[in-house]
Amino acid sequence: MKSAELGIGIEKPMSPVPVRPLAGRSRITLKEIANIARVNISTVSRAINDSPLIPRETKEMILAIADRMNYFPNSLARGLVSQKSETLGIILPKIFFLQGPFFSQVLSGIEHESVKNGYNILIASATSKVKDRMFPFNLTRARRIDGMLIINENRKIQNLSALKKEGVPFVLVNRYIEDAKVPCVAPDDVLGGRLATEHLLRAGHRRIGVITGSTRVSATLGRLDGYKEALAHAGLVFDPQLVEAGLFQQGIETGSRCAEKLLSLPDRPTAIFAFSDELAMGVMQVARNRGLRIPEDLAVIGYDNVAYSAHLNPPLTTVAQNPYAIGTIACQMLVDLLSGKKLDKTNVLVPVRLVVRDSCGHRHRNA
Amino acid sequence: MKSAELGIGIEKPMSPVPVRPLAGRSRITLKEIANIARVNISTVSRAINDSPLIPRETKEMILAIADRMNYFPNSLARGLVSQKSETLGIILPKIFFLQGPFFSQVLSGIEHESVKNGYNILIASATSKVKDRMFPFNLTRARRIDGMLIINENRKIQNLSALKKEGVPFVLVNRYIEDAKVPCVAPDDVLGGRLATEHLLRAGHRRIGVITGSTRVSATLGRLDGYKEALAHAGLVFDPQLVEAGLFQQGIETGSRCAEKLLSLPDRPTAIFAFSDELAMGVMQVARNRGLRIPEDLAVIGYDNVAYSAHLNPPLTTVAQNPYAIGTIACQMLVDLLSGKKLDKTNVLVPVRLVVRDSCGHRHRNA
DNA sequence: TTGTACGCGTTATCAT
DNA sequence: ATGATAACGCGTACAA
Repeated sequence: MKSAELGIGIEKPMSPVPVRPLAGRSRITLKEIANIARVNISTVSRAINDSPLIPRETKEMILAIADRMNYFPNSLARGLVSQKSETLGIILPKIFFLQGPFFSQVLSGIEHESVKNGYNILIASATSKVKDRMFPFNLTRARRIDGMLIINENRKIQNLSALKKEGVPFVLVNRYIEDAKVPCVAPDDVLGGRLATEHLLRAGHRRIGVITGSTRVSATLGRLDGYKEALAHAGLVFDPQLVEAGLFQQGIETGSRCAEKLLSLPDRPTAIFAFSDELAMGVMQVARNRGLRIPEDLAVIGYDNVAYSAHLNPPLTTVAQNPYAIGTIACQMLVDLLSGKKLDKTNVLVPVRLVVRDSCGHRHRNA
Repeated sequence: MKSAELGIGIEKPMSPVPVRPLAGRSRITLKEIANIARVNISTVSRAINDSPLIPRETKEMILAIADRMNYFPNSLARGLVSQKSETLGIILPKIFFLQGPFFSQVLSGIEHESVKNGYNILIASATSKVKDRMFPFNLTRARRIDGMLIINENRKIQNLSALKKEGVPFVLVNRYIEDAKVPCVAPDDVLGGRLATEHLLRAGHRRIGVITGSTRVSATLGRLDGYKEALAHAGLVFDPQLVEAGLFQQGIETGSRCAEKLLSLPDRPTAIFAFSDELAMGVMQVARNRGLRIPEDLAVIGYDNVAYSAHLNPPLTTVAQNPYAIGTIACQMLVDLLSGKKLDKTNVLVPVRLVVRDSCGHRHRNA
């Protein structure tokens, strides 16, 4: 196969380098550049990698040629040597997570931060296929990714121990775990639950209904904890009758259904804390149907601060999260991990904030 | 080749073979397996790749060891030889595209289809960095991706010729181009514009206002064409005064603003066709403020059929697109392209459908 | 300062 | 049926 080498080379010697039209996918390699520049391949490599072991002029000469030939380093070859792929994996339990504005924003943040750090992003979601039982280790084992951002909304991470054992750098996104050994970044759901509940409490409500998302996800559990905390702090006892479980994915429908139940209670709540703006929309719908005025007859508070929440009737008081920040922070953490840095903070809780509008009555000063 | 990967990967390290603790990232290679199995490395390779040149028992023996050792082929090394990376690039002009439900769904479709075909997905967006002037060719030149799905909503593709010259398989997503040489898949915006307008026409409206998105994006242009077509077909003349340009990104705000203008016209429109449901929400808000009843005093039709559109007051008549299908189709096309297949259809327009609800008056039979 | 040579993990082409 | 070995494109000690 030496003939192949010969065939590849460009014979024309240097200076005004005759650049051919680059037919199809060009396959310029270090070797070709070396041939043209009449230097050794390793010299070219040094020039490309901006090594200090090489004089400026030589470097510039080589770089000029490389430029003209439209050279690009083969990242596969590089990765084979460096044992790195310069790409981050975003691991999704199901493809479903891709939907919804929250995740979109998280992804957006990750993307932004990763290009800033010179990393590519590989999206991978678990499928139901049997051969994917190695997921997501197949990706790191195959050296496709250097580390992973694991998006997981379930309360229990199934493979956490396997994950740690694997020794691959990873950051849990959207899941908070106490264990300092597990880097994670998540929204402060407890805070959110507390903020919303306290707001209602301040408005004088004592029976506050809650419409949660799926009871398995941490968003539900965390916010519920915050709700209970606030109640306890106000000296109120938690009434299980006041909490109904909806579904984030079918916010409006399940929100309506839950609101019906809540409002049919003998001692009905005077306020409802919905764990998403969509759920809140369902509540508002039911209220409208029942002739209940918001906020006079029923206070409603949502969660997420989606674009249209300010434009509902009445404008919805809600809790704003910061999914974009979650993405950037998580990505930054992973990048640090990969570069061997010690994380100054391994478990971060991204704060949320209350957005007071009209659906809970008159505005309060300290909101 | 891939079939071999099927059997590989078992969690429990087992007895016979002396398996070391797999400290950190395991680096099991063909060579190590060969050592243990006491065969040549190429024999192992054959076993892994399910070659017919090797007896069943040898193959099984080797596969068993590989399994036990948790072997996974290094895709970098493989790619170096095969000149393929088995990954598809999703090329975004700006990170901004990641947001919004439409793109999420497209991505979701792409993801689903790609894993089905054994491809990984690399997300890459153009940044403003100077050195990114080679984007997205840096990715293919570096052999990071085998082909690309280019998401572009602008009417004019800037680098189309460069793209074709590069010789990299690609599919334009969300952009329709007549040229049969350019594979693309996009929503049928013209149809959508026509459907919506005809619906309004059938309800008796003659002055139909339009609120578009940015005038540069094909979604706007296409739907506007459809609007004009329908008008012309009905013998109506197009009145430029009736079209206002909003922004998809700030749907509600700009929708309101445009609606104000439209409704302040001396001969105000009796119906408004908004190019997104969010824009339509803005319209509804203005209508409410002005004491205009919908649909009695003003008919409103939206676009996108977002989750909450059915729950607005009144439920919004709209045009449903199929972004998920756009994703799967585009991905399938690219996969075919990569496998050398001839595409039976290079330029596909994904149909949309009218979703009739209450915001345009009584329902029509042939909608 | 620059060249030589080896290794990264695989596949493929020879032999044997 | 299996082994030896040359690519693939690059980085890098080690020489020169």
